[in-house]
Amino acid sequence: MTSLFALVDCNNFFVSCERVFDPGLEGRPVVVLSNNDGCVIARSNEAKALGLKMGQPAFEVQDLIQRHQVQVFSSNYELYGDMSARVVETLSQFSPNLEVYSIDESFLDLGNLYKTDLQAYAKEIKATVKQWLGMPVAVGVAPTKTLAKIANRLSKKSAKAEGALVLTDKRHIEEALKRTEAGDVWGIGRRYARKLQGFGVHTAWDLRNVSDSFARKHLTVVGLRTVRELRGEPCIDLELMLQVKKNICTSRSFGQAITDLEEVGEALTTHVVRCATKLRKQKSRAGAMTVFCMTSRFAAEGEVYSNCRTVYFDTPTDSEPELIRHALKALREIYRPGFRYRKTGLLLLDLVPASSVQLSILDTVDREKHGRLMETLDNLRERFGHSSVKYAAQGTEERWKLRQESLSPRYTTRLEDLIRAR
DNA sequence: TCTGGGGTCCTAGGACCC
DNA sequence: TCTGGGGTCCTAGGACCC
Repeated sequence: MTSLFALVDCNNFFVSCERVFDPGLEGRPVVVLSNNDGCVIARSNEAKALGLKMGQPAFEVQDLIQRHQVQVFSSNYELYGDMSARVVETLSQFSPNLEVYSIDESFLDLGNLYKTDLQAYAKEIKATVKQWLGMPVAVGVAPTKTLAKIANRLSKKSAKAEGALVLTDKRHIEEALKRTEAGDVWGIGRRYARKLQGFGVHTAWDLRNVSDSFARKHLTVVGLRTVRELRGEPCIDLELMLQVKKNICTSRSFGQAITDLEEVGEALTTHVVRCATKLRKQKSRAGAMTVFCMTSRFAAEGEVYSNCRTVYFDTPTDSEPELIRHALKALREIYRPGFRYRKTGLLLLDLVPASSVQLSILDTVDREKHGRLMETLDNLRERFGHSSVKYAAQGTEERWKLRQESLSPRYTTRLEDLIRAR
């Protein structure tokens, strides 16, 4: 074997972030809710044991939460994002080649470390992150990313592995695949799992043994790669560079239903600002924008409405005044009075590098002036916070604001939220 | 009453061209 | 009467991920 990957993922990441700063939560059931305190999106092991499910609506589990005194938190992405960056920094000690796969997972290229004691190395990674940051992680090591995912998963289930499992031995891999359901393989979702069931493919081992043509036919080329990875053939490379996004989306549900066009527009304007900020951060400009607004999907029949409108720009842009103007115009076109809106947002599409924008002779915008304005705003917001400078169109009442009833302090990024010791 | 948000990739099929 | 064949581009929809 020539390749070797480690997948390091943080256990119950959002819950663990809360616990780092409030050790009293150790050993107790804890959950973190999605934006707007809508669904359960992270659970401590104790909360899992109570039967709280991932993605379950919070109101459905109110009783359970009260009865067992489950500690509840609103999402605190400022805290989680910062903790995530610290974990990545710590992990980069262990390999020069690292892919940040998600907020709580990284792949490490262990390239030619076959000669080292991998088990000891995996344990050392785990111990270091725990010691430096108080963050519990699990480590899976294997010759492909897909197998590393499986190793990681099993490391949490096996008492013997204690959160660090190496899968390089052929017989160990076979055993691991036989103990893993096909639907738990990375890249096999609910739909494919059900389809595979119909063909008698139940375990990861069954999936490993299907023919290439079967995989290609029923799971597309993506699934074929997965099957090959299960056999130990690396097909999915490490992505070292932060990928430039091809689309950028910003949307939020409202804390309460909104009926007024003006107010929906205020929320949308705020989303445009956030989205355009992300756009400029990766030095892109957008050639098009889709604006949408909708009621709750769960509203009664006749009260459900959802629509979108796409606008194409003559010249790709990153200018907020321009984007806001187009967004509000599109919103006016799709807004229908009489509905109780729950959500609005936008996608920026057809992104191109800012450096390669072709100027149009029909252009009526003073791009240089807008550019200087955007730079100034970015600097101000960076320094004084995101809402330090606002457009009049964003309004001041913010009745649409998220519900966040149980937000913890931003311990690591706000001076006023620093933890106090006596 | 209350149900998250942000992405990627692939394929099939239609439009269009010569 | 007999109504081609091959290629590209675009989009909507479906699948997946965290």
